[in-house]
Amino acid sequence: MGVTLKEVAALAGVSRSAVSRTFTPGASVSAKTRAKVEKAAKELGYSPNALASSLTTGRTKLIGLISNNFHNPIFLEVFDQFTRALQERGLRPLIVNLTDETEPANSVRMLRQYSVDAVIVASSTLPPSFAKAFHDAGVPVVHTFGRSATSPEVHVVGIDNVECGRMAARELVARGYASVGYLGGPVDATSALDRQRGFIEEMANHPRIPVSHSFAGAYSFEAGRAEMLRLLAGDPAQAYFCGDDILSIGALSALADHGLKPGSDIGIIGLNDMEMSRWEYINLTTIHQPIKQIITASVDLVEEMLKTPDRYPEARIFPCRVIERGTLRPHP
Amino acid sequence: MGVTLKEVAALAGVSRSAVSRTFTPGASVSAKTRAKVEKAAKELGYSPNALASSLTTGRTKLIGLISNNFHNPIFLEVFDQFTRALQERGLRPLIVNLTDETEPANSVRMLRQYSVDAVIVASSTLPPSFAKAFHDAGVPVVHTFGRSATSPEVHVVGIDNVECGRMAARELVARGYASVGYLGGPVDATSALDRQRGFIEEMANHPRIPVSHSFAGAYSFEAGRAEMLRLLAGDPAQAYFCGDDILSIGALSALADHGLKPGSDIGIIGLNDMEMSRWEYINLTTIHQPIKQIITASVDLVEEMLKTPDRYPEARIFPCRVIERGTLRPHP
DNA sequence: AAATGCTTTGCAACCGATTGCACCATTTTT
DNA sequence: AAAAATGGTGCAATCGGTTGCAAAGCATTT
Repeated sequence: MGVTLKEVAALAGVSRSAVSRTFTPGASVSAKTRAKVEKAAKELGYSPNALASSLTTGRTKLIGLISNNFHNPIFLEVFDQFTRALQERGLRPLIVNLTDETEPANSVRMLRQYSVDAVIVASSTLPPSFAKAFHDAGVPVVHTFGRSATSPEVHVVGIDNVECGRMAARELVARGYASVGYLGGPVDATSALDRQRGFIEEMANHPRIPVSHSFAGAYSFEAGRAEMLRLLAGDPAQAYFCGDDILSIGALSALADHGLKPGSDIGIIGLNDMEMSRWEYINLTTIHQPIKQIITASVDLVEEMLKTPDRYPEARIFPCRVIERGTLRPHP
Repeated sequence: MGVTLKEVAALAGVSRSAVSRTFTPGASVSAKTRAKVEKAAKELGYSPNALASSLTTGRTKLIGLISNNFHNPIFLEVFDQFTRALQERGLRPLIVNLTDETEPANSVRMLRQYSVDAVIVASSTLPPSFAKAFHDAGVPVVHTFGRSATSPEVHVVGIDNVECGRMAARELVARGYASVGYLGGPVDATSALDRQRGFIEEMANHPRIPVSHSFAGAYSFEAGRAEMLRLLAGDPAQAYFCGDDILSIGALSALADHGLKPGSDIGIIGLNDMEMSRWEYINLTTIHQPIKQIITASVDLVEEMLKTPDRYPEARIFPCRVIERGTLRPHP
């Protein structure tokens, strides 16, 4: 099927080593042989087989990209950024869709079969142990959108979810809501728990304001909508911190069912600031998470780990900020 | 780093061939040696290196998945389905993000370096020549969401876009709109042109109804919104066939700016029926494209091509149907 | 002109697997 | 009991590259 090194060597009248070196940056080849080889290669349409060379070099430039959230539109932005950032650096993403699997063993085995150079776990719902399984298997790993404190063995890039919880609480208090609620993502997701914790911490400073908590089954429109419908059937709070934009949008849809106007009747603040949140229909007040910076930092970290596999693990945490739109009443 | 076949062979006290055969389905190994090998393999945590074996077998089980639309939420559904369908069959997707590139040469070279077994081009905007470049390079290719007629060398899976154009026109006429328009995707996208063609064909049967045409710059919310704003600034038609749901949603947002109620003031019909179109905010009347079936068929076809590379190319076309929601006035 | 040092080149082993072939040990057939 | 068929095993070559090493080429120095 493909043209091989041997054929190029034969045509150019040099040894296979010479051809190999021509395509290896930094190897020692004279200008003369390089010219001969390049001519022959062009003539035959040769390009080196990355997989074969990986056998000896131990590098495939394949990066495992693992995620389990294919229902949150923010992840389309995430995939876009990741695939571009990786290919700009000459790395290739090998996607693993973890939708109905939480056991790392399978993914580890699979990605080791393909000798990926590193793995990016892009999920705020997988436990730290998931990423750690790759570390333990000797595969460099970055947990993007992960929790920073719990697993110091792996690199983490993301935001301070606890601080975001506090920020949301401060915002709701500042706008004078007399009762507030947290509507989080899956109850076993680290992000949902951390955001809740921050929310609770901050609200502890305002003991007169009642606080309620609930969790949606997933970070998805349907789950957010279902949970808000449940809340509305009881005695809802005046404003909610929804753990994520897509949950917020689901919640807004539930409000619409009840004829409630977001902002004035019930306040909603989200987290992520995805493209859709800007849409006029939605116009969601939310906490901006700097996706692009997070992803660039993740890929930077991956690249550095390729050079220094035993790099001391670190957390790269980016600050967030509130984006003012229409689903919270204005400051008094 | 990894455990190799040789080490397993040594521990089990058999030849390397025996180990290899134990992991090759259908190879001839006695129950006794198989047991010894499996015990040793388990003990060492061995799993075969897929890339090394690809050298001799010529199969990597790597499938290139190429797309250029990371701004249309429907593609999150598409990626979800593709990655799952592929991994269910033991194939691994290698993603190529083509956002700012239309020249196939780079992608072809890149994917050949990784010896992908086949390529799926998932795009309704890339020209047929793009997929054909892979065919010419000897790589089996399926063009999902492609145009069926123009490039008989490659397999195509998708819908009949011309027929969808006709269907939309029939629908608008049946509901008694007195002037209609087509608001298509990028003017160089095959899908946009085919849908327009069908629309024109059908409207030719109704010469009294004026028909207008325009094209958005991309299949994206912003492009749909911008184009509809432009139309509203002039003399808009009573109803539009928007070439895609995300364009429709952008258009709906433009209507909202002008205080126009979709359905009664201006009719909108989309195409795709993505998850979001069901949301109460949006409630878009649209033509359902059977994404899941299309993707399953695409992966089926890929799998068949792996067995029979010179398979006679075919087009698998799935019928679409109108989904009644709230953005067209009811039938009289 | 010989000695020295540096760059370039080819040989051959190796990366981790697969596989055609020959050989051997069992069964089965006669 | 001998002959034939069968199934299992290991040897060694191979896939498409890379790389340590030694020899060769060349220019510079003395």
